[in-house]
Amino acid sequence: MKRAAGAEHEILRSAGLRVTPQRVAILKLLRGTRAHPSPEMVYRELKPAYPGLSLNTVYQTLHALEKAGVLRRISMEENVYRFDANVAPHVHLVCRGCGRVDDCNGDLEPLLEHLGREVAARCAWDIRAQDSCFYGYCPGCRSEGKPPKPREEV
Amino acid sequence: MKRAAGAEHEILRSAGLRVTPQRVAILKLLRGTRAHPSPEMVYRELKPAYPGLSLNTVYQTLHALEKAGVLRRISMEENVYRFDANVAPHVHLVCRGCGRVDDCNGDLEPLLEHLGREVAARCAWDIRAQDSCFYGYCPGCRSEGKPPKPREEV
DNA sequence: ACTTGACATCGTAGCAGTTCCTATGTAGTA
DNA sequence: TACTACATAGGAACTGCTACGATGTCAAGT
Ligand SMILES: [Mn+2]
Ligand SMILES: [Mn+2]
Ligand SMILES: [Zn+2]
Ligand SMILES: [Zn+2]
Repeated sequence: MKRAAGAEHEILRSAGLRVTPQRVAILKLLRGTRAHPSPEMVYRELKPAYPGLSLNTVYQTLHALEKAGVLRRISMEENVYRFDANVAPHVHLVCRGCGRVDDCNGDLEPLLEHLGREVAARCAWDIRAQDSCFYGYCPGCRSEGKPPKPREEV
Repeated sequence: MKRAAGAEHEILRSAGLRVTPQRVAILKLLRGTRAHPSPEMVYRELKPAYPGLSLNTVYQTLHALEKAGVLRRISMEENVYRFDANVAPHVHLVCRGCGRVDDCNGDLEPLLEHLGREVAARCAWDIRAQDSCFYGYCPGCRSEGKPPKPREEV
């Protein structure tokens, strides 16, 4: 293999997108985090190093990268977009206390794919994407004395 | 069993909520539809029969019923709330063409519960709810010549 | 290296969905 | 029937996202 630096450059090029400092920075940030940042979070994170950066550019770049399949957009109860550079099948955990979004570790891909096949077999839809989110309280928020209510919906 | 009429009345009472015409109407609508309506849809649907109805009341009622566990709120790519009186485990299908939200028929509950157990076993979170959405094109939109792209994310 | 055109960025204005505020109204209890 | 805590209506305010137009810049081709 060759250099690791410049990976973002190549990803952008092979997606048919021009390489700009903003896009490289945004993509690098996404590929280097597990926080599933929202557009605002991306903006706040990069603004110090790129004072000229526009929030609008963040939105446009995230859109372009999503359309190219480099990123995926996930939706949750807060009605705020969050982005993920990991486009492989995995489950998301969303904390109702602090809002953090984690990946669920452990190989659940077989289960997710099985579920996908079952759904595709049961409906006449043209399925393009699938999203499994679990809501609750992360270890940090749980220890802060959140009410231990019973299980609700599924 | 007793009467079917007045079911909404009893549901509201046992949820500790006052019974008002607005609440009965909203709950009855939700319990009688499979469209997973948004607050706006509920409002537009009921406004003719209840000219004095306020959109704000729709929001507040939906919130109260969600908090009581009578309704569940589902989130999807459009960043618009949609509500469901069916709080039992089931998969949702979301059309990227027309925006409709369907339930996936066929008993997938065992699979969903299995997935839930696996997730709970793999993380230290206090899980309270779970949501599985599939995105694509419904039969109607599919026949209108949508582009047949390959499968993407999971 | 220079030119050049298509594409990207920026700032701002606009929009839609949701929440906040408060005066008025009403359900449920005694 | 009277009272009070809770619910409603209307509108203002807020938020995240998108549209628009002027300016800037990447990269292909000379
Ligand atoms: Mn993820
Ligand atoms: Mn449903
Ligand atoms: Zn938390
Ligand atoms: Zn459709």
